Amino acid sequence: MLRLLNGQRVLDVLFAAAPEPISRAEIVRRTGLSKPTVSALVADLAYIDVARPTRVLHSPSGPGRPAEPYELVAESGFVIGVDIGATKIIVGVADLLGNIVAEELVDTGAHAQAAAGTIVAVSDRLLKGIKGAAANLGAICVGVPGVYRAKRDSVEMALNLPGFAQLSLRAELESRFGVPVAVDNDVNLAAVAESRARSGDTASSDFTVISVGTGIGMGLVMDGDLYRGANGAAGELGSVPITRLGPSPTGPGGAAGAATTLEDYASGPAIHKLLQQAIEEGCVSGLDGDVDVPTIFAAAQSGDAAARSALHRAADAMAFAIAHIHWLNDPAAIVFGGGVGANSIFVTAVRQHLARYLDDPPSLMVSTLNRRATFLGAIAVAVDELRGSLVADRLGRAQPPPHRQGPPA
Amino acid sequence: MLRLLNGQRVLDVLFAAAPEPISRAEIVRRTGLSKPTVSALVADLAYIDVARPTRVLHSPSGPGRPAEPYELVAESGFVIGVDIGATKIIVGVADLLGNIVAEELVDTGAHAQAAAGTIVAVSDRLLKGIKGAAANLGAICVGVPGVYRAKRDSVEMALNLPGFAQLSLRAELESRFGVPVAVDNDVNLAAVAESRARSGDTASSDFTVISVGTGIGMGLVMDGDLYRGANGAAGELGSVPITRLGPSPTGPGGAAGAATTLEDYASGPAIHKLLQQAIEEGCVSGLDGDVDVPTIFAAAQSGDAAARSALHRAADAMAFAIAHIHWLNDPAAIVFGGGVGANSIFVTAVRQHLARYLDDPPSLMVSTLNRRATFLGAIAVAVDELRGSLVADRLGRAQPPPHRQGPPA
DNA sequence: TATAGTAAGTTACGATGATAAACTAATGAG
DNA sequence: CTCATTAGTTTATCATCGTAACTTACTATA
Repeated sequence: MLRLLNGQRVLDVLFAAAPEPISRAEIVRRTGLSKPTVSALVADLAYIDVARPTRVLHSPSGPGRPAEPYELVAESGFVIGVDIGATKIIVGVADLLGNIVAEELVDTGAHAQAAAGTIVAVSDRLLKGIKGAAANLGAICVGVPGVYRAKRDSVEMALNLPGFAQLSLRAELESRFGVPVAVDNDVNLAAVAESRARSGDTASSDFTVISVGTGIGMGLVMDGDLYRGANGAAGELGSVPITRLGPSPTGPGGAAGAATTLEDYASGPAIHKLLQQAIEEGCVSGLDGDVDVPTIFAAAQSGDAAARSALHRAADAMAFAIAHIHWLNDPAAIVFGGGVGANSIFVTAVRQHLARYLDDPPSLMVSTLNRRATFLGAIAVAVDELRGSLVADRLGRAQPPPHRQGPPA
Repeated sequence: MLRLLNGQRVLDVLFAAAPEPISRAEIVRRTGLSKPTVSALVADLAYIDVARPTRVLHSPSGPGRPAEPYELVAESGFVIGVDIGATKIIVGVADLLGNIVAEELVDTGAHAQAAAGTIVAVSDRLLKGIKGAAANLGAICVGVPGVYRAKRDSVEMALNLPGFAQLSLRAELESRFGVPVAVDNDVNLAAVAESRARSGDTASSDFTVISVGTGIGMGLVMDGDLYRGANGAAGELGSVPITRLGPSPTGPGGAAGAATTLEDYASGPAIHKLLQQAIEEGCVSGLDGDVDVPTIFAAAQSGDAAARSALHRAADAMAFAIAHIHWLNDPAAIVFGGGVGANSIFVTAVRQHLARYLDDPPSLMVSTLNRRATFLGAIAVAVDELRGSLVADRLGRAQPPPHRQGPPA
């Protein structure tokens, strides 16, 4: 009842101050609760080993009795974060404060079911290596390369990993580990990580992450929360149409066939094709068909005509799509990630093209988290889940009320 | 403290049941609170005249003591809703249950400051005509034809009404009436109204309203809340680019000039131009240049070639833009409103074109609220505000605790 | 027409948990 | 060495909730 609610408030203040310790007097000021109430709640949290007094002599510097600082016990709770990629899986364990205490990179394998088995095995091994982690595991979060439908507990459109649609990842992990499991799109989680990386704990409220690699994905953070859409399929930026079909159904004209999409212009494979096409059209080039995308971009910067053509065709299509994002969703910033997207040559080109579409474009940035963005986002989401359930789970159960302090006279 | 929180829970249940009365036993079932608690809280609500017992004999039909139904007192709270349009202003008063008890349509005038004066004058007059309304006014909501920047309390991009940028509408009305004032974009409020009209009180959680008239606007409802963007400018659908510029900045080719936008194809004036253009291109037509848009659409349906061309060019551009909305935001439904948009011939054409872009398109619907959508949305938002503040305002103040019931023996 | 059954609502009481106010504790400044 | 100042505790009190038993008012059935 009321106790849990106020306990959560105290815990939230402790989290907000972490990793700095904080005195009970300060908690009183920040929560508005009374001194005895805070003392009792902190004693409860200490009793269940979530908080503890600490002796840090950090500049008392004023008159009056010095405060007794309390801090969160990092080892009182652990979470697992997972990033399932097309070729590699990252599995890691973090403590209550989000410190990563173990991490491992393994091959994905050929089938989703095998990947799930790998996750369980690696998690078990990592948990065993950390004292108290297995007993105090509190949450799991997994990033997947596709659209996760929470209602069906299945991952769809994960084109490069068969078997995902038949796999109930969440149910499987929950029954195996006995803790809440969250599953989400990889780019969405990367967006969470970017948000945290930028403004500490407070998520900056409106921005977009665009991940460009083999495919193109997008994560929308709106009003500080991740947005998923009515069917969980928001942010499928790669499928956005670039060419119009024209007025066909009954009116005159109109192109035949399907409209081209952004993935036909700005994904890794598409940029290869555009390079080939430019060469076939007679552009001078020092490149053959088998180079990687960063090399193409570098060549474009040093003046290679074919590479330049490919870069700018891709950047224009991307700028066109971003103009739509701007007018529809109005993000304050766009962060680029992924093997192709996290490239400043590409982002600079997109910025040039975008200036032709918009007078007041959002700021474009390159991700600094590299390949670990999704993994870090998974850890962050899992820690949030843990923080929310900690008080209810442990204070709720710990039946013998610990305080009623004061030894009998 | 706790009392207010539980009081709000009881009030919410009363609202959810409205306009049907509800017994305290039923409130116990729906809130999970205990019988004495609910009795006391309902007595409190009755004491401050928000609820009252009613004698409706509605099918007792079972054994046991019959329930004593309670209902909300509609006249215990009033709100003002306003829709500021380019030419007309709607001002209305509604009671606690959202029943509109007074409404007036007046000319906007030439300047925003004059419009604000009109709103105050009309509101005062309407309030005077309703018993108790002036004393129990609880909230105001105003819809404006532009982008409202809450931080600056100013309306921008309201092209057809000068003086808005200098007018602090919210501050002015709040100081004049002494109640909270909400200001929002007109299409956003129309989206709220559509949401309520569809699923009773529960807002259906993800959909989009597109208003097509002289301009094109859009309201995004996501996860049940209106979304406004980082700068309050989300949903500027009319400005979305339709033609690409091509790869110019350094690469080869690229169109000169600015990209065309959706407003160049699908707004009322644009459809006129498209008709003219089709006639000049030699299309047979029985129309001259001075017809209104619904007439053009009707002619297109009966086979007029030029009208058909205009309709399908507009519909294709709209379908292209909707394809972007689909992949970026994934709404479950799109509702069309406005003088041009609320036309089933137009919506049907858009639906045909959209099928060429999307395999699984969102459902397209025509608004049923016509010109009152924004006004009704304003009323709904104001009633929500009132509902949230009612308990805190009145139970919080009413110092003499009314119950401690039972006369001394 | 009695009487049992059932559900709504009230009374009485005890448990929980929060607060205010006064008190104790620990420090720095004069 | 005392005082001002701030941290934390003790004590008393108050508010509010829930449980359990009771009363009330009606239906159904004998």
